[in-house]
Amino acid sequence: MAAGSPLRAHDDLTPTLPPLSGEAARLLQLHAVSHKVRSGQEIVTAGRRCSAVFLIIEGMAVRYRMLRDGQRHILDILLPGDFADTVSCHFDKALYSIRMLTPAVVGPIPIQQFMDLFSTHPQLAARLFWQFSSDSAKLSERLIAVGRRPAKARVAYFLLELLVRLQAVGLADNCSYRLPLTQEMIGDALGLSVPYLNRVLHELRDDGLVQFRDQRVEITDFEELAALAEFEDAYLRPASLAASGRKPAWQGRA
Amino acid sequence: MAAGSPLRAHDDLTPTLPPLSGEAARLLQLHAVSHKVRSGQEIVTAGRRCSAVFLIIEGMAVRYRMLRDGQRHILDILLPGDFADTVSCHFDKALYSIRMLTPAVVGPIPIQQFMDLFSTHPQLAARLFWQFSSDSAKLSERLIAVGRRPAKARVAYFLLELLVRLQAVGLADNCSYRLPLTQEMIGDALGLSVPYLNRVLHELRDDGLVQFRDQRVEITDFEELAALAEFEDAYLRPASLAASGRKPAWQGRA
DNA sequence: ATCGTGCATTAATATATGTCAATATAATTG
DNA sequence: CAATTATATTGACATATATTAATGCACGAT
Repeated sequence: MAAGSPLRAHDDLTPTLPPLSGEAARLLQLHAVSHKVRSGQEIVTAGRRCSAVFLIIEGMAVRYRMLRDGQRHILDILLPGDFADTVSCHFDKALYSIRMLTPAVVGPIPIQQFMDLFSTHPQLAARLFWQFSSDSAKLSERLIAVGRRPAKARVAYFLLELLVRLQAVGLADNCSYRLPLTQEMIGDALGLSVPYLNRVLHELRDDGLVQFRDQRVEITDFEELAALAEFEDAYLRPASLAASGRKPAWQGRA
Repeated sequence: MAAGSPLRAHDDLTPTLPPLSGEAARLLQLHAVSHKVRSGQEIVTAGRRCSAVFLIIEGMAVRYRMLRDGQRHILDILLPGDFADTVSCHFDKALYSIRMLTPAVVGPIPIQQFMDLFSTHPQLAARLFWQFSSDSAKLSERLIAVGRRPAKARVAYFLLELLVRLQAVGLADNCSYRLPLTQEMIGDALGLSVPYLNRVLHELRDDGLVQFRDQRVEITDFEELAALAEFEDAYLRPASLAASGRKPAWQGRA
C-alpha cells in the first residue's frame, strides 16, 4: 500500500496566532515568569511534588502516566490556553506527568496564587469555571469513546476533537492542522496498539474521510467522520449564555 | 456453579453516618431547599437545560449518557458529599444525565450561586478545588483502567475505588459495603458486556479476592486486589498539607 | 399459588483487537 | 554521505471480549 507520511513527530509547531492564552497571560502578568521549554522536556513528573499550575502559552504537551508494565497512557493533549495539571497540585505527589510535544512557552502559577484567582481576578472566574467543566467533559467524552466505541470511531472522535480545539486557538484552518503526535502516542491515548491503529488510520483514509500528508491531518469529510464518531462539539464551546442574559467578563473587551 | 446472589439492585441504602455532605449542607444552608427524590428518578437530563448544581446529601446516583445505538455509558457513581454535575450547567444543554440509584436527598444550588461560592464561602474554596481535582482524577483513573487494563483489573479497580470512597463517607466498613448496582450498570461503567463481566466477577470470587453475598461486596484480599488493579488511593485523599503547613478551613471545627 | 419480570448465569460462536515479528521508510546523527 | 535510530507499515497468529441465546432464580404483583 503506497503510503503518505502521516503523523510524524516534529519540533517546529509555531502558533499562527497568539490565542486566548495571550490574554490570560496578560491578565495574570505572566510575562516576567513565563519561560521557554524545549520539546520533549517534562515539566511535571508523576510521583514528585508539584506546586504550580502551568498555563500553556505556546506549544503543545501531553499529560500521561506510566504503568508498571511499561505501558503509557495519555490522558490529555494540552494546547495553548490550557492550564496544565490543575489537578496534581492538590495531592502530595503529582498523579500525572506532563511533557512537551513541541518547543513551548509556559507560565507557572504557584498553586496558592492560582486558587486565589477567583478573588483576585474575578474577571477570570467564569472562564476558569468553564475550563474546569470543559476539561472534565473532555475526559468524560474520551471515556465514552474508549469504553464504548470501536477503534475506527475512537480515532475519528480523537481527530475531530483536536480539529475543533485547535481551531478555537487559531492553530487549525477550516479542515486541517498540524499534529505533532506519533501513532504510538495516539494509540496510547485511545488504548489501541500501534499496528492496529495504523490499519484503522488507513481505513479512514481509504474511506475518504481523512488525509495525512506531510505532517498534517486534513479532515476531508467532516460530516461523515462526525457521524461515525457520534461527535458533537458542544462540550468544547462555552454556553451561548443568551438564555440567561449574562455575558462573561472574559468575553468582553480586554 | 453454585451461586451467591451478588449485586442486585435495591432501594434501601440508608447511610449509617451523616458524612461531609452534612457539614456542607449546613454551610450552604440547604435545609430549606433540599428535598427527597425517589430511587430511579432522573434529576438531570442530557440535552435539556440545567441550571443548578446538586449536592448529594444522602443516597447514590449515576451520571451517564445514552448513545444513539441504545448503549449507555456510565461516567460516574455519585456518593453523598459529591456535587452532581458541576459540568452540565456550563453548557447550553446538559451533556450527561443523572439518575438516582437509591432514595436520596439532594440540595440544589443555582449555578450562579454555586459559582459565587468561592467569594461567599471562602471556607469552602479549598474543598471545592479539591473536589474538582479529585473528580478529574477519578475520570483520569477510569480512563486508564478502561483504556489499558484487562477486564479483571478493571473490575478490581472499580470495586476498590468504591470501597475507599464509601469509607470516606462512612458508608463502608473495613472491607465491605452495600452496592446498589446491577451487573449491567457495572458493565456500562467499565465498557464490558454483562456475560463477560459475570464471568470475571466469578473469577475474582474464585481467586478469593472478593465475595458477593446478599447485596454486599466484601473485599477479602485488599492487597492482592490492589496489586491486580495497580490501585493507589492517593487520588481519593486530600493532600496531607503537612508539607505546606496549611490546614484547609473545611477540616477545622464546624 | 401462579404468573411475570428483572437479573444472574452459562454456553457456543463470532470478531475486534492485541502480540510478535519482519520490513520499509523517513529522520537524525556523526 | 553513511550509519543509526525512530517511526510507519504489513502479515500471520493468538486471545480477550462481544454477541446471542437459553436457562434459572428471586421477588413482587395479582
